[in-house]
Amino acid sequence: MPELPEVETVRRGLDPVLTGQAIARADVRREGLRWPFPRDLAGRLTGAKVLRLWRRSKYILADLSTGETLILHLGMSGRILISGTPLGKFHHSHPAPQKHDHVVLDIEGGARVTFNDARRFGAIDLCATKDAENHKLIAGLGPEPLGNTFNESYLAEALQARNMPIKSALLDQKIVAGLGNIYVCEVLFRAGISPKRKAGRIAAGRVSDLVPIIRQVLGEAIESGGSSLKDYRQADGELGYFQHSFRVYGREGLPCLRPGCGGMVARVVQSGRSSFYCPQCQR
DNA sequence: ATGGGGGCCTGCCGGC
DNA sequence: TGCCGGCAGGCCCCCA
Repeated sequence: MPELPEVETVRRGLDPVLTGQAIARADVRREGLRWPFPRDLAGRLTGAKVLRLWRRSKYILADLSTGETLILHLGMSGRILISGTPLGKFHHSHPAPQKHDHVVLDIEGGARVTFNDARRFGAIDLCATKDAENHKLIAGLGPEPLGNTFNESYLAEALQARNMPIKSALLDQKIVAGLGNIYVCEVLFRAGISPKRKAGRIAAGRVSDLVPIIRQVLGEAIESGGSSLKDYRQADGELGYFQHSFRVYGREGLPCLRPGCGGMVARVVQSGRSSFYCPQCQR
């Protein structure tokens, strides 16, 4: 489920629990998720202190005192549960293990971080910290949408002459890293651009508008604590509420929310993913 | 090189 | 109640 705002929210919640702390014990309960786990994952985590917790696109990375970096991806259904912290519901106690709890980290001082992933599209890997940016999963990513290198001229160049629909282009992590199905729908709605329009066929001014709109949608979603991640929220005591701010996503058959539009939200399937949009005001 | 589709997994929900 | 199809916030890989 997680796109950039959800991953960033998870990272922020995890930061005070992990940064500066050592992993006392790692319980690795299966061989892998989408790919096999790296050799001796538990052994390489045990005793390591987390020096820095950062995010690149939808990946969470933990630089360790061992010189290695833990790379984490939540896939579609990955969730992180924090327990045993004063903030949590279960102060200094842990809930019973759940189905699909795959990796459990016991942190020095009593906190516990549990990685749960029903569909197992998630990923965990380790690499040398100095090579993290060049890791196979990271190296090909496009610019961070909230960073400086993502700007109007970059996006114009990236979309120029592209024959694919703008929906697919914005989902392409090589073009911009971190958007997923929900936020692309929301961005295109705010921009008034049809998801079916060819990326290379968007007027320059509208391409330029996309940049601040992308920043705005992601920024608002992060401020709202993302759109879901129930388990994590429960433990942390807070709720993500951006789902209440969706203007088109999931609104098939309902009236368009653009003032005065009067259209009705439609759903089309593009390369296997649902696109929600208003055919009346998104062109 | 580009763009599209299949496939990986489990869970949930609605209809019959 | 059970079964079945469709759907789900991702992304690699293969094919034309």
